[in-house]
Amino acid sequence: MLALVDGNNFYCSCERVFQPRLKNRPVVVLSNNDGCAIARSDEAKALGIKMGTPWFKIRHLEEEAGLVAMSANFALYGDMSDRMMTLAAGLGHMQEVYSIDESFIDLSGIPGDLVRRARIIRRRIHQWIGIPTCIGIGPTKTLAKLANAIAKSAERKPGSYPAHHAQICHLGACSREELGQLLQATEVGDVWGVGPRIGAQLRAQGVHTALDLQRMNPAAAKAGWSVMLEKTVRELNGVPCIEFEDEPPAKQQIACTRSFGHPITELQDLQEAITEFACRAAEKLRRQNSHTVHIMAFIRTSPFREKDPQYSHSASIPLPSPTSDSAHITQAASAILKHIYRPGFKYAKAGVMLMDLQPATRRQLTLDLDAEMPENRVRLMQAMDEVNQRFGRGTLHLASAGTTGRHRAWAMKQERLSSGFTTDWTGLAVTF
DNA sequence: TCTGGGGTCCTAGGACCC
DNA sequence: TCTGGGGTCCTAGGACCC
Repeated sequence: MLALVDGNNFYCSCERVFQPRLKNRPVVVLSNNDGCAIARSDEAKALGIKMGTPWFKIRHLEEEAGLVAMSANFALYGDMSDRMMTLAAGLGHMQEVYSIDESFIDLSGIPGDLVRRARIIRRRIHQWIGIPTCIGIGPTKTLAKLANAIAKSAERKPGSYPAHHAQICHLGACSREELGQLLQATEVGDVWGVGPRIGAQLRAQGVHTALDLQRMNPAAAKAGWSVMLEKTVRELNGVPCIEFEDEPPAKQQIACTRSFGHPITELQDLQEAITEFACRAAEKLRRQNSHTVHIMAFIRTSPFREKDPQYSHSASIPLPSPTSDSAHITQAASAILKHIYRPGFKYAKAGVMLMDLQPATRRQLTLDLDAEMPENRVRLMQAMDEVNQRFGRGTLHLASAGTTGRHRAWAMKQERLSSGFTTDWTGLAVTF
């Protein structure tokens, strides 16, 4: 048996922990650049605000409905997530952290009443961290996901499902009949793994509910769609097909991409942005102890500014040898930028991607008489990471990322950022 | 004026090999 | 008249997830 512990409206809930004035009010958290809504409180959902709605389209609700918008504070959410995950892990003996606000817990062999156990953990997370959660339990990941969705719906929309499933729903404890009824009350598009595209195709074939999908022939699911959907059908029938991943596998690619706070036109500004993205990506790369051998960079104008001339281009180059050195990676990204840059456009976004990652322990020997001592470079990067870890991001950086004093034309817009309540001494909450 | 960022997996088709 | 069969690897694009 598996559980899925999931924070409700996670980013909004994190903001509410330290700003009680936000309770019982419609709240949204905005993406980078205060672009669009990426998290909504129940009250905001009730106003009809959809995931991903641009802020300028709902801004009028500030006045009209008391809507509060916050800039995304990912440092805070990451820290709150760590705390929540630690407590959630107590539910069973293995945990898979699936996203910033969700983790699967392996409950196999856990004796006693699982619902009671889940209730204790849920209460503890709420009491110690302040984050409300829902817990879904089922024999497969897909069913645990579904149970979680039912637990949330039953809480938020009374009448959608039987009230006793609110907050905690254990599908493994349901009778066959009851499971059938719950599946029938669930739209096929709400099943994990069924997106808008496949959902529409399924409905066109008369498959409207999770129950219809459960009863589908797995072979037909594979023939008509893919092995993915076949697995989903089997999982709905209680046959585990998606593995539990105790520890996260190393990433196969690492990206750092950003939209700019304002459109920029100059090569030097792009150069600074690309340098910063390359360095951040390199940092992530070193954190997972990998090397990259292939670098891609892109720049683009905004597709939403339809009247502006549009330009979007990317290129990639292989590196002479695997590396995680910020300077080498930046050099390559910078060379790509010079190659693809065209003057006369208003650039809105750029990014760097590191591909073909491999373990840093695999070493390719080359005969390069001009090469610097590689151990020295490794030590330099370690020192840089340690300094930045201790004194804050950007304390040590490459000069091409821009020097202090020079205006960062491409800086992100964050007009409604909350403090680093748990991540920064100067951001501690002092009064409530 | 104003529209996010970061991932994974699968599939089909082409190139290439013997 | 009649021109094989089987396999791998790579890539681009599509779909999904949060």
